[in-house]
Amino acid sequence: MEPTAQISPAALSQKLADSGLRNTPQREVVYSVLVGKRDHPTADEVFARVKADMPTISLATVYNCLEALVQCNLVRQVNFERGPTRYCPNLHPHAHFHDEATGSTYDIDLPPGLLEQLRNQLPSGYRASDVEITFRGRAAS
Amino acid sequence: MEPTAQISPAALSQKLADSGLRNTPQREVVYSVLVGKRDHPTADEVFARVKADMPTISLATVYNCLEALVQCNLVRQVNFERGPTRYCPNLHPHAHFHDEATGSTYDIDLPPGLLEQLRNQLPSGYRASDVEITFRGRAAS
DNA sequence: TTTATAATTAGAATTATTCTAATTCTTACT
DNA sequence: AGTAAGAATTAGAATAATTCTAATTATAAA
Repeated sequence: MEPTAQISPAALSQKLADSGLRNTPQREVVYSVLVGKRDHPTADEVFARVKADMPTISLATVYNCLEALVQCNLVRQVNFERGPTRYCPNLHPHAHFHDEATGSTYDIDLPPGLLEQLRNQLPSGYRASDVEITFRGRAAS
Repeated sequence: MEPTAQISPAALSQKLADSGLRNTPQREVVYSVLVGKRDHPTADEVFARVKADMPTISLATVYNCLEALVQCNLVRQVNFERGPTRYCPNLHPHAHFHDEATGSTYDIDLPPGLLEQLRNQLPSGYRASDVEITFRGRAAS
């Protein structure tokens, strides 16, 4: 899988500003951790990774940073059943495959027409800002 | 929307038995509550409704009954973001539309080919036992 | 500079859910 | 029918992820 391009700190600041939010060192580190290893980590896992660079950061701040990044559309939240929320910096249209055997999550690229086709199933007057597609099953080893 | 046909107590028992589970009065009531008002209630909401018929039931039992019904494929779990799990007795292939304004959930019928088409996006070797499609947005009033 | 607002921090609180241990029901033998 | 074994139920305790609170620190604007 080709990596998601990491945007520059300036672009990050701009994106945050567009949503009325400030950039901070914590937000930069959280973002770079997400882009650095795109395995859909939980907030706790992000916390653990960020502490390597920034040992004084708090879990509450990690939650706050993740929320800020979600707000400004640089990161997507992913949920599987009752599990903890996971965070995904891949902004291309894609689905998620959740491997029940290993717990791993894989991005599944979608052809551009497909989301549109799905939206067309909605009754008139229903406007979807977001479509989430989740597969659950097993991946070949 | 046409109601989901409620299966008979005997059929319910059979379905449960197929999964190695017993039928009980509690499971029958929980199932009939779900089918009676198919608005995707949470476990707490099911608990409240069931208590009208069976005041002595406990919340733990409601959770147990819901799990049993999910196990034997009579009920599907639905999750939105971080909210509590909701339960849906509609077994036709369908997606969910979550109205951000009201919090309501609507079933969206899907043409049969669409799920197949989605599965075809998976790399070879990925076998999906389940596909979940969730729209988020606003419905016309 | 001062002032106002935003972000961070540590820890408490909340919420949905699961677990535990005791009891009650069923089922299936004898 | 009587009993043993395994399910299911119950109440309440425990857990896990997340959110909230209040105090402090940082940043930006006037």
